[in-house]
Amino acid sequence: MLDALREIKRGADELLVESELLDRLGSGRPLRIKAGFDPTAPDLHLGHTVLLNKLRAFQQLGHQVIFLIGDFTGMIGDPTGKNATRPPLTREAVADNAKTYQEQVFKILDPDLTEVRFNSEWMEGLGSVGMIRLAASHTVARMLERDDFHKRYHGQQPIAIHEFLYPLIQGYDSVALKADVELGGTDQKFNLLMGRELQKQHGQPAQCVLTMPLLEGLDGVNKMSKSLGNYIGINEPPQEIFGKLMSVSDELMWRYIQLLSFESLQTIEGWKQQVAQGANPRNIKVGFAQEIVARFHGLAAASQALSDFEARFQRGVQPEDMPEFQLPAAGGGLAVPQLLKLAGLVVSTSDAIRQIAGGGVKLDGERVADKGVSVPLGATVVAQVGKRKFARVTIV
RNA sequence: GGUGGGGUUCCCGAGCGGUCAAAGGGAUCAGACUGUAAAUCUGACGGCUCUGCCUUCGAAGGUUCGAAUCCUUCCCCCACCA
Repeated sequence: MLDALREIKRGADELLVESELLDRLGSGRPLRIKAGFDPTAPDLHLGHTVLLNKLRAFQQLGHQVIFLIGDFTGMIGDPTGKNATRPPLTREAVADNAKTYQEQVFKILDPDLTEVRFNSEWMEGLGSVGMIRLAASHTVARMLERDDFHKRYHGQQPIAIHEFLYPLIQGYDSVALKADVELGGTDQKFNLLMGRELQKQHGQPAQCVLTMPLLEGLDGVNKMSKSLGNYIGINEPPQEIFGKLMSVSDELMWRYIQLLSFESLQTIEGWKQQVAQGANPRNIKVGFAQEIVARFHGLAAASQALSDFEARFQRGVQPEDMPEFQLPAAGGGLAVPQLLKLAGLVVSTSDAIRQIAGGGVKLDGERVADKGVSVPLGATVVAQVGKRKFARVTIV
């Protein structure tokens, strides 16, 4: 049981209340583990998987995971962490997103041990009387304790009344599902605790709350998010996932391993010791990157990604797969800056000219020294910008 | 509603009639060094048919040979007061 607790607490930010969880684990029955998902981000990245991994850990310990899709709340828009009111999603968009979501999460979760639920199931039946009763269960003052509401309120920014309903509904979901434990990001703490309150009011034992840290993105500073462009998407090609993981800094690597690897805590501790004794952290990183690629693309893809990577960056071999273009000649040939722009390797011809001047452009492996170079009609060349951007271009 | 201060290139932030595509920092990109790590160093960092041309300094007008800089109107933010 203590082993189970240790596994549950691995990488977690906070567990409330530990003694209560121990009691429940001691009961021997499978616990109901709830995690809610806003159907707004159909493309999952590794940051999202931190929570999913934890759910998986619960499954492996024999517990029942409830994957709750907030289709009803999605129509409100979660105010968490926002300093502005979010536009609500349409019913259709919510349904579409929810579907894409499910397709992706079962790369991590065991479908047989996962109960997928939608909170519209009980929320639509609640009715306006029920909703008002729910709203009556909490005070404005307590709502305003929540950090982001507090800031917005004192920062003279609007808070629409319906935004107060979000935490209440999320809490009520726990009542409806009789959750034993609810998981969420650290930013969800307030909402998770709301579940405890409401369960008590409904005569249920209060759920335990487990918060998971937000995974930093590739920059190591901001949390991983698509809009910041510092993410690794689980649907990205194996080579991309591998390459991006290899570019993670050594310090950040340990954080990624802690939150993303399925290796045992002992194994990870062993790695740290190896590095402390002088082993090259790169080798650990390779192993970890393979684990992650294998998780989403299979073992074969993982070893392929590694050999591609080594060929490309250690031996300088051009990749097999690259985008191909047929570009029209202009007066007997095509000037390199145009070519790079049309092939999408640079954002503008000005950028292309700068890259050439900076020595970052190669054609068939040969550095281009002069922006006036052009590729003749009929020729096929491999154009390269920097270390990772390639395209095969034929001039027609 | 009142008073004061602002809106500058991805972000922060200088500039306050010409020498401004606009200092400095951050982010980013490329080069060197490496383990496609970090750190460090170098360069670039609005667009184009690129020794030149075009578009940018909240928006629209105006003054001027010339405006990010001055004037008018409008929009939006922030602080304090109510």
